[in-house]
Amino acid sequence: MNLKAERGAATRERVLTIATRLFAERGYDDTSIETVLQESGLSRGALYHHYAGKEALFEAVLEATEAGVGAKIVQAVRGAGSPEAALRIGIRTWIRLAGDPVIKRIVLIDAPAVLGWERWRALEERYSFGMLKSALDATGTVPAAYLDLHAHMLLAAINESALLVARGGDHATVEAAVEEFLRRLLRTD
Amino acid sequence: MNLKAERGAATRERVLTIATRLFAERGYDDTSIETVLQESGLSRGALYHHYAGKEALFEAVLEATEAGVGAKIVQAVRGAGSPEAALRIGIRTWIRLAGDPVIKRIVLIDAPAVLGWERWRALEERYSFGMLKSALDATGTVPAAYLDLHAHMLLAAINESALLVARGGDHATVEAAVEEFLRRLLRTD
DNA sequence: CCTTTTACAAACCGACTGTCGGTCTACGAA
DNA sequence: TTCGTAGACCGACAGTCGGTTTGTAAAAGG
Repeated sequence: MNLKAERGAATRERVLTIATRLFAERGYDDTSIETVLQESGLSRGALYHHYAGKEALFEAVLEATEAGVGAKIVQAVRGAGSPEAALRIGIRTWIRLAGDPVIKRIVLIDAPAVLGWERWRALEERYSFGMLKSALDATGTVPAAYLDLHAHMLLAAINESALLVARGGDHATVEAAVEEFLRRLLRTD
Repeated sequence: MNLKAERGAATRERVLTIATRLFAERGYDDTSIETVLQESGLSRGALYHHYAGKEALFEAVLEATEAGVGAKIVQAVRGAGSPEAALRIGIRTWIRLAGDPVIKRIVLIDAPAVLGWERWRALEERYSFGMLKSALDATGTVPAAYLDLHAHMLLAAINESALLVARGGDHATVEAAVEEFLRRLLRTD
């Protein structure tokens, strides 16, 4: 059981790559399974053998994308001097990554609508939100009672600014504004 | 040109009401035009006479919903003592309104995916965002260079907390957390 | 009174998603 | 080596849905 399993895995990955591109370029609704089949040269039956349906395919794409982003952020943060520094570096990295139309469209725009907010949130918990929350906690500037909520709000604010960059906003200005936003939030007096 | 115009307007409003309910209950994708036709007792031709398509129908629903929300917030804010007070009252009102599943699903979840982020943002500019930005400006606590960006981030943060309330989060806790979030943001020293 | 415009109806079209019976081939046991 | 099984893959088909087109009745307007 090796050649078969490998072939299957290769097929899944091929479909995943193509679907990722299409979902990012046209959005979920305007991407037809038909097109995925054509571009991958696969048959209907084969695709539905590997993925339960269009929604499941999207979820797989989303999962892979989030995992990639998570890995890059972890790498960027590695070796940060302080919790605050880690937070800043992580946020800046995330904003830059979200400038990628693939991430913008799939993760930030379509995901909540396609999966429903509940499932989307559960998935976020395992990736960006989870990381942000622990990083925020480590700074020790947010009361425990508000940690979860403030982490949510901060992530939403960051994602919004990432979308603004992706839309063509000036990189430097946005990052400076986010820095200031963060500075005000973390300040204890 | 009176009897006919009235009939048309009445039909449009009837469809709008039914469509609003369906979009809120099932989401955009899982709401079929077919269902709207059945529940309204209208024919295909009639619906497409009044609305250019499914997306246009959704946009009309969204527009009406946002207008309603805007009016309620304006009313709530009326007579606030200071810019800060107006900001706080407006935000609290918005959070409570967004607890309504209709608003949650239509305005916050589906709208960006259906209309595309650009058009969604343009529409928001005319409603919640526009109001928030001018209210924030009036407090005089945010440098002009960052006003637009901080207004965006703040709105995103507020919307997120509204979603958390809608999901079943504790009302009072969320509102307290938002108050604290806002307090930190507006603090100048 | 006659033309135009408007509201509405119904048949129809093309595209799409998901299903189902079936084929082929690698793999492991006899 | 043989043979049964399971997983990869195929393609036809059914059902649904969004949107179009053609047609009708009646109100509006000159």
